Amino acid sequence: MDTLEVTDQPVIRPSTLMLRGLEKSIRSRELCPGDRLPSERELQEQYGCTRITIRDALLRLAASGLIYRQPRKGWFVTPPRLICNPTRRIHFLHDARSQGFVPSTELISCKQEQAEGAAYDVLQDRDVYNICRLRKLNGRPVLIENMHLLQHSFPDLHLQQLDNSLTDLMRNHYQTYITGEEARICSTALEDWQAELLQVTPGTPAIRIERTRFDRTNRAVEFDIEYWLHDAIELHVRS
Amino acid sequence: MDTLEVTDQPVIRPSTLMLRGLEKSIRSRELCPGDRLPSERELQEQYGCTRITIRDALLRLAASGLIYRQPRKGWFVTPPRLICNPTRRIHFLHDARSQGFVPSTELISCKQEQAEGAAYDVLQDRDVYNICRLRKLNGRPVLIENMHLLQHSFPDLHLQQLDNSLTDLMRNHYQTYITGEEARICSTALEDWQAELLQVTPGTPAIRIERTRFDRTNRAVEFDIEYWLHDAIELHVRS
DNA sequence: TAGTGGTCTAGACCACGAA
DNA sequence: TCGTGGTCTAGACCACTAC
Repeated sequence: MDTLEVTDQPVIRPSTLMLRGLEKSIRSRELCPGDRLPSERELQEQYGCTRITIRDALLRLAASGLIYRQPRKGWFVTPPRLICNPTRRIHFLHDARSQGFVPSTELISCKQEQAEGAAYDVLQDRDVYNICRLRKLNGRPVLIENMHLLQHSFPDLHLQQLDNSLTDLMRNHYQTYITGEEARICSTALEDWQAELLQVTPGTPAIRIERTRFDRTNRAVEFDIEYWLHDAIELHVRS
Repeated sequence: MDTLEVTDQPVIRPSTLMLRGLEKSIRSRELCPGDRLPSERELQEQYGCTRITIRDALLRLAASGLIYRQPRKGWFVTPPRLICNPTRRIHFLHDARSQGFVPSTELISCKQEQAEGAAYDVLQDRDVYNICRLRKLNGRPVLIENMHLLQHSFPDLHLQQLDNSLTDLMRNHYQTYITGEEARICSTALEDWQAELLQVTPGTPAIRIERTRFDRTNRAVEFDIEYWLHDAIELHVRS
């Protein structure tokens, strides 16, 4: 309709314009990790388009890991990723500290229960502890750990201090040394209960890691399922 | 307004209803891998809500990896994932065949160029081949490979057959044996050019793998960047 | 309590794909 | 050519957060 649109320069869509604008602000450090973005309605005015368009662009930035959102609180610039090596014995606390993060752990639940499904297939024993922990970096929840440990190998585990290093506890109190591990890693999206714990929106992309850990006798003594915020982790593997 | 809404049973939102419905159809194999979902407008009528609501739910199913979309073609049920082990020497063709896929490779480009950025930092040599390949499983593009190889180590590489196993070529023609590898894995979203090659929408979640590969003298001879559709791969790691 | 994000309605026009 | 998905407008009401 408008003669301007007949020129063959590609039309830049409002969402693209906004994407580029915010991306630039973040990469130039005008907006720093942890900063809150302007509200959706402010962005709406700033870029002259509707909220749906704004949200499309924000969701795309979030998919790339540049920003994330907390439900009903707003959109924030993503902090740097924690670098993990799944082939080494994992040490969340150690890795986090050595990379300049302040880690913390919250015990969500510890139950004695009957193993089912994959946990039973792997452990070959029904009597397990099911421990659920939430781990944070600089106060931001980034990881849900759901661990299944053999009651036989770790008696009275529920009486121990569970919001610290479990690897240390296994070694020092139970004289159990993990000498082998298998990890299965894939991409997924968070269910409601996971999203709630991690303080993000259901459907947020996540990395799921399923681990089986073996003791010196090569027996599977632990089976874990972890959910990481997809923008909070980078895996390093050597061979 | 309506007295029914005053009851304290939780209100099930239209998007949730649709999510559950489609999820069930897929898990029960009513819809099989590769099948196309009904059009957005059909779903709109079926669930009695607007297209935006429908698309919200579809996007969430796609984030979980259950479905994916091809631009302007529709939404499809995701095929099973390819299981890869990044610590073994990678063999896309071998892994794919042994898991019942029909793999194929398309050479996108092969350029002699000057290495920059990360590629130069790693290889410590400007003269490289930059090879870009697209790899498919059962005809579905799942992986973009962007490989940087030292011209010094692989003279006349551009004259070779590049749409087959490069590992074989390196070993048989150049007598170069890869004996070590580092991989850095993270989650991201696809840019426009990547999305176009992979025949998906820009912004689709992806797994990015950066590899450095070493020869017997422990020299970095290859530096790759790979983009996988996030729903097409599962990584297995042992230690 | 004011403003935020979460969710939704009811449309519209366009470019592209399949036929 | 017709129907599809891609993108967008212009609102609305709600639950929750921050103050």
